Amino acid sequence: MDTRTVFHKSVFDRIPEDKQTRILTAAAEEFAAKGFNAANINLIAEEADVSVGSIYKYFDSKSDLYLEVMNRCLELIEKALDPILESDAGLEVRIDSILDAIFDTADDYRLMTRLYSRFTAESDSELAGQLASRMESSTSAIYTELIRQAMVEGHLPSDHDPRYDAFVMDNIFLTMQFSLTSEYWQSRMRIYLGDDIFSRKSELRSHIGRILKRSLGIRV
Amino acid sequence: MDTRTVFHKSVFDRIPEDKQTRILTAAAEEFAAKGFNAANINLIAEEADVSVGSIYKYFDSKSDLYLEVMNRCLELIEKALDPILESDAGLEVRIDSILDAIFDTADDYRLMTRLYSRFTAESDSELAGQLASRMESSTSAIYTELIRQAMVEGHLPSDHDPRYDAFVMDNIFLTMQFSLTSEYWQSRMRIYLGDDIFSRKSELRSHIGRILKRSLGIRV
Amino acid sequence: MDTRTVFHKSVFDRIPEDKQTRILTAAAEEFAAKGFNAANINLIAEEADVSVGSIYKYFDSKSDLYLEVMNRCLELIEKALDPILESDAGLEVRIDSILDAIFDTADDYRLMTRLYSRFTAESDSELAGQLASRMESSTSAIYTELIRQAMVEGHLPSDHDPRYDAFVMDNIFLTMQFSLTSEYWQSRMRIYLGDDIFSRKSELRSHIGRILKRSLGIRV
Amino acid sequence: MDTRTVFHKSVFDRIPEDKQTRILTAAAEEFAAKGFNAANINLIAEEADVSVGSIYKYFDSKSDLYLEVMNRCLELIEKALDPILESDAGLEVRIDSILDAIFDTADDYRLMTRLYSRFTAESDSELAGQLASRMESSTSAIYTELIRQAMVEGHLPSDHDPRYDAFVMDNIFLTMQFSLTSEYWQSRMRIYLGDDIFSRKSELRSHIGRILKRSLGIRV
DNA sequence: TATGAATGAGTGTTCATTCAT
DNA sequence: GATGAATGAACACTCATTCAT
Repeated sequence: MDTRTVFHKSVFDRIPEDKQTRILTAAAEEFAAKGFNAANINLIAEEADVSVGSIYKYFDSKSDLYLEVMNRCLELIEKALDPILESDAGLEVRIDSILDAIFDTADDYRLMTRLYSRFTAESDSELAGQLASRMESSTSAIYTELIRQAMVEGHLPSDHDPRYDAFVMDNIFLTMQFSLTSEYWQSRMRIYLGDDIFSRKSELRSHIGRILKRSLGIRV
Repeated sequence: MDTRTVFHKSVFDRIPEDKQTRILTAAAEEFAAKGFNAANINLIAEEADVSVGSIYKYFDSKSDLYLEVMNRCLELIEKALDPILESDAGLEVRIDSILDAIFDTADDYRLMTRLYSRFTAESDSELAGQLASRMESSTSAIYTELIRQAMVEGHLPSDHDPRYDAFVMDNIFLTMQFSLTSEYWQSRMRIYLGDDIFSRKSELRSHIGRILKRSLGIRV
Repeated sequence: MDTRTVFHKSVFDRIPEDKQTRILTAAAEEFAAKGFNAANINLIAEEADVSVGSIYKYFDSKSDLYLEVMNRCLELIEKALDPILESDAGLEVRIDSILDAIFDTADDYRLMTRLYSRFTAESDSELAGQLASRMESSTSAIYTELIRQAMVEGHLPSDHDPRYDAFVMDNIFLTMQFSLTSEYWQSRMRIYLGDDIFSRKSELRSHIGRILKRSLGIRV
Repeated sequence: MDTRTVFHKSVFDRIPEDKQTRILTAAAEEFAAKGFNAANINLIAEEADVSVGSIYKYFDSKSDLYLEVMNRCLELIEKALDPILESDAGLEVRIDSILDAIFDTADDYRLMTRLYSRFTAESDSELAGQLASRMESSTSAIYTELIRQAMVEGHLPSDHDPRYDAFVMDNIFLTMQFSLTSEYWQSRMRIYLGDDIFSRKSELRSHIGRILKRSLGIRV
């Protein structure tokens, strides 16, 4: 299994940043809209106002372009979580911050979330393994540690295995991200919570926060 | 939007059940493995030991074959949930039953879950709106009603909005199903819970059950 | 080159006439509508309420069915001309009769004319030769003889070569038949004679008659 | 109804003229030989020594390739008639010129005439309405005007409706074109005028000219 | 004899990738 | 380095023909 974290050829680093961005954005949009298989490299090139030939000068294959896009997507997601994960606030505060981030950035990160959502479903052995661990390793460790500390500090019952709590917590975060941005998940949420749920986001946010905390054993 | 629930031509009903099964299974496998776009009808035919021409005698198009497969997939999922949803047991018992079902049938339903998982990511195409609401309407109503009754009967705090509880509960069910069967979700779970998590399923099951109940406000 | 004039197998003669008719009519309609290549044998069978298998019991191939249809089509056209050609009326009267026939039967013979019109354009060496001579031999001989007699009897200038007169006369007949029934020829006639020409058929008929006679040197 | 007169993508204009010609000629030959439906794009590509992919880079579809071919065919036909139609010679001279053109160019225009002949029979498909009126409008107007003037100037009897004369005249032109080039029409002409008619073209030409003029009421 | 399900070669079209300029 | 025209294998779908019942 390939463990590269850079999927472009060295030339790519030497072209104007503006051009890099155009290519990666066009690719992200195409992959998010159609998935890996149905995405069309020629359209990506056109959209980015770049020749197909160039794309293949920068990336060895469609797969590599995809992996590069996913990689950047992850970096962005991580960057968004960074300040929260690195703060020294307590568990509850941090949960609130993460939820706020999920709700506040839903629009900006729509593209990334869709990419990610597709990826979770599409990833087959060939492509998936290369990114999977990378995607979750850091957050899993941090969430788990966060909860462990809260336990140690007596904010949580001490008989939990923090890994499970962290896992379910991330599951809830993930499903919320998807539900705010990805087509199918959106309509699923509408069925549960009403067609107007997207105009009642703060209500949604506070309910989710409360349930989440309850699931951790925090008195709410 | 089309509201058919049968997507095959009438000839299909008249061929040996064995052949029906071969076709639908081959199709389910191909769609689950590659998604709608990349799936190859000619391969499906070959795998099912049937001519391409026949497939097109039974189904008008690739889309129809896909919809038929998804439809059967849903029917199976619904059928598996039915006894539990229609029992008159209490909330806790039923949650346990559902979790048991998810864990026990994971192997048998692997194919279906993968199909479903892919569907949640692909469904933004015109294709799939046809099945989306069908998929969730019944369970959402039942879960919500289940929780409402438990509230009325005093097993749950009475200040919840049962719709949110039902929504998060289903999110947790869903992520567990995916985590037990779908490539990316599996490796994600391994990261959180250890590489050997699949040999500690009963531990996993009981932890999830406990967290789930806590999230509903049930004392555990 | 094949010179058969019967293109069906002997079984075909032994089935009910009603069934024969259904098959030949369905075939004629399909061939007229789509041409030889695009016509679909399975649709013909369906339309005729007969199994495909049966069609192939009666005819060796699509080509043979087509040739049979064309053959019958010719027989009908000949039969319609017969009384006129065999009458002993003078040239002018007969020309008028033929024109009348063309105009009066246009609706009934639409199918046949369309078939014939297509045939004149589609016929390639493989199929064409088989019917071509058959199609024209009799009328050409009769038209020519008709004109020769009129010359002998002094109704026409005696310096013509009657074969050319007959040829051009038949060309005019043919283009009129096509113009009354076949899509492209219809719109071409509309361009020349006005969109309402189909509601001024008697005017059309008399003009054509006059021009035709002038072309033969008959004082009009 | 689409009123484009250009059916290729802009790339097509930028490739070597030689290649354009190879493609259009191969296409014209295939369409003329088999008609629209039976024509095979892959064969056209092979014949033109070009990849299928390229053809689809130049034309959006088989239909567009066909329409482009037909359009060029019309342009050529119009161009051939132009000098004659725009001359200021009298009616008789012009009729002779047109007949000369038909006879002299028969070989060069064989392909075009066959295309056109097929088109008259196939045009009932949705495809072709796009070209139909274009094909005849100009000549019909000109022929009619030509005859009208001859009437005004006293070369023709003044009691005709020039539209009918023009219509029949064009019918005769058309049937002659077809008879000189198109398989079925050729053998039909042989039946009328003898197997050796193609070696007596000048005789044929003069007879047709005479009959044509007689049909207009010109003393010959 | 009749049926109609089955076949599979063939066709229009797409798109990842290459390479001459 | 950049271009974009060219390639051709691959895929969805069709239909003349066969053959078991």
